[in-house]
Amino acid sequence: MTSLFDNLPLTGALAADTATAHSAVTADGARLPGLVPPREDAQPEPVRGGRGRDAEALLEGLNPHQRAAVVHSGPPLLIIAGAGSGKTRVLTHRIAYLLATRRARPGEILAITFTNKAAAEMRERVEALVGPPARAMWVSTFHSACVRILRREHAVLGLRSSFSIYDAADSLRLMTLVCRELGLDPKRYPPKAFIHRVSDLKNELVDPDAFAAGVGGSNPYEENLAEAYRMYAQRLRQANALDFDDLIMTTVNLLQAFPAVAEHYRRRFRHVLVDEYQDTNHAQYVLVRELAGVATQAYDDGGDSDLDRGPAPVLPAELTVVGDADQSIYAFRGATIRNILEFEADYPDATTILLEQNYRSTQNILSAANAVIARNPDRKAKNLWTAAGAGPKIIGYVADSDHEEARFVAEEIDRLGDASGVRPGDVAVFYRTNAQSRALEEVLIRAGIPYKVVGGTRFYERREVKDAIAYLRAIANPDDAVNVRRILNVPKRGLGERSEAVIAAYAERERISFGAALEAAADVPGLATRALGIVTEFARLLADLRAMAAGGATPAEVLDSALDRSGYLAELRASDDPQDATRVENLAELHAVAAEFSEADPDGDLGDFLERVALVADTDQLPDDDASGGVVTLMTVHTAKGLEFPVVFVTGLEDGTFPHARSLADPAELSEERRLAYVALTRARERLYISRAAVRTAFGVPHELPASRFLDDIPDELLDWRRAESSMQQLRGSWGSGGVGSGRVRSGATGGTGPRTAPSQATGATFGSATPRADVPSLDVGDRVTHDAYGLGTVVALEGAGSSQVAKIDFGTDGVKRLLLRYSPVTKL
DNA sequence: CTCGGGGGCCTTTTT
DNA sequence: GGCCCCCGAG
Repeated sequence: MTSLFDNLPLTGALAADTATAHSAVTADGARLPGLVPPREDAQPEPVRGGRGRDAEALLEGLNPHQRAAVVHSGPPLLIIAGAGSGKTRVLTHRIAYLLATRRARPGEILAITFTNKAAAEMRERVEALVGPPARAMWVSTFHSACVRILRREHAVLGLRSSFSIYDAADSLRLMTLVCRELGLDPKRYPPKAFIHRVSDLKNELVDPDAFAAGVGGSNPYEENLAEAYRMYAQRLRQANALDFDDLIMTTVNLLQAFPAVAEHYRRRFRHVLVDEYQDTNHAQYVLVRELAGVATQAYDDGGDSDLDRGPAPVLPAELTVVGDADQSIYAFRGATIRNILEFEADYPDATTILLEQNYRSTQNILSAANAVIARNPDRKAKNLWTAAGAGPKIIGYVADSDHEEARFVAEEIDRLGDASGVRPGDVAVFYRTNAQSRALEEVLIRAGIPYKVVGGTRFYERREVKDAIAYLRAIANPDDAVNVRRILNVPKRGLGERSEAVIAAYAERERISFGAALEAAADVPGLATRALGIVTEFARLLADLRAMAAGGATPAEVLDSALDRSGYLAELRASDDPQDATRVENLAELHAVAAEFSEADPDGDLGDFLERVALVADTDQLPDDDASGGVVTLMTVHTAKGLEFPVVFVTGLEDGTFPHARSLADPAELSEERRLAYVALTRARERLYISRAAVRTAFGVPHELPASRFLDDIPDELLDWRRAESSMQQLRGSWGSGGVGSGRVRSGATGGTGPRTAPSQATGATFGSATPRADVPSLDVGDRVTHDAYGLGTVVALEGAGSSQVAKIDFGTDGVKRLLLRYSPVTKL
């Protein structure tokens, strides 16, 4: 699966716009997801042995445990697959084996993966093994599978098939509208917090009524939340829209409320396979049970339907789940590790197979990862081993600043290329938070190393792309209030908040959708004549575009027309803001994506296109292997899950960065950070680098951060410190022992305090919450000082006093800096 | 109604 | 350092 954009060069914006490196990189078309239309169920074709293989050949080269997992038959199967243990191979071979032995027809297989990218890969690999008939399989994410089911069964639920799917930003916007309407103070009741709670509730399958019933009368916060949840759900329904959590929850509701529907899918999917089971949430857990037909309770459909044909019992499907509790890193979005830990309790006759041999990494890398994860309490013991050799030691580096850290990474990539023939495409750089990519990008650009950022500000989250999509959504689904309102005055037509409010109020009163109210603008009281004219014209624009879409125009054509006739494109073109030029490019790329979609699937209509756009994340556009040497991949550790690279840099190993400051207080969250570190380390095949910065700039303010506690857990003998101390530490050390500047470089073998910073008052400090240093140094002009990043300097001027005092300090070659003393790592000499 | 400037807040991580 | 919201002026 290649995208049209795969080989586009970086645009000029990348070089020109370093100040907004995130957006600039996004302008690189190579990051666009290639949209490939869904493969609708094909007629089951007989499975041939594909390439002449017979079933037995599928077992070649597998170890006994893997083999057992592939051939297993009957009771539910739990595969505990350690990092790098070949679980993807096992899963694909298992599916191929089921097909080759005719235990399953392709149409009977439902395989759930974590990302669309993983789904596409799995499909390709199975097809490579057994041939193209495999296309009748359903291989997709939970969300895509649910959308397919919901689109088929929409009528049962009273949904129109054109329903919109709201992403996180859409949902937040809707919640914001709801909270405003309820008159809630956004300070005390932030919509963001509400939407998060609502998401949790939906993951727990708690509907607004049930939640309201459980809220006592004494807690205003919870009461307001209950009210907001109710109205939010109602608004979604009115808009004929589902948010991301609804996709799962509604599907579960569908299966539970309509036994005939459930039975249909149970008859169909005789084999259900779920990858990354440790990251499923409760709703997904229930969904799996429903689909696999292992229900334990009798369902009541209210006795109303003729759908209920008195189901004959359907035998449960064969259920296979694969996962690794040590790699559970999505608790923050509702994933519950219990699902995998309790699998044997949930399915008493389950078989469990452990895959503990690692085929990915060298022993040094594995030992380090094992040492880190071993410190997690309440963990089922598991020890990965490898037959590969020890490999090179892990290389550590302590930089003075985040910028210096980036410089080390860039230099090392360069050096590896010269010395060991490592190609950029072999290298990945990981970090805990997206914001950390900035320093890395700046340095890599300057060093001329080609790179790609995966994640971060996504293409589909860019304002102009969202605007364009909003037009398409508004066209496809007239009731989609959020999106109609988004574009009501975009581009500026002279319709303000007041007009919008009047129309919204009218819609509310007449119990019609916002879109319908636009059509009836003439009847809306209080709408100024001028506004009426504008609204009428806008309504006509939408109506024309809808007619166009209904008349069989392709999504690309509709998009074209919408951007043109709305004047959106003209406004961008007329602007002299260089950012707007990038926006035009992005829209051109969106157009190309739409065109490609139609090319691949001539029957795909606007709704199909929007469905793809809603569900395809940018992370699905991970770098493909390519022969040209590829590019360095930058991404968060979360995004790195499931991937592997010959060379891996894990950066920002500081307490407060990784583990993240927000997790330090909570043991459960700290455990998740540790699992995250485990995931990071185990991505490396041959070479692993770990680094930290003594001073990291967050929110424009430098902070001194101690070494990550995870560094302490890695045995010394696995590590080769290229630089074990910051300049500051070297300086401090030299005061004690004499001998200026002879810092402990490459001193990994010495025992003593090791690489970790001597604990300072900064330990556990949360950056970002304005935590000033307690000891603001009192300085005078002429004082000699030392700064963690800039080194020695002389105070040349002072402004203000006390906690707001700013000093101008001359650092010689580093120049004169203005520093807010309260936040600066400055020490008086 | 739009635009520009100032202030407050922010950052986990994402299907 | 950057984004978003609010406010006041045109």
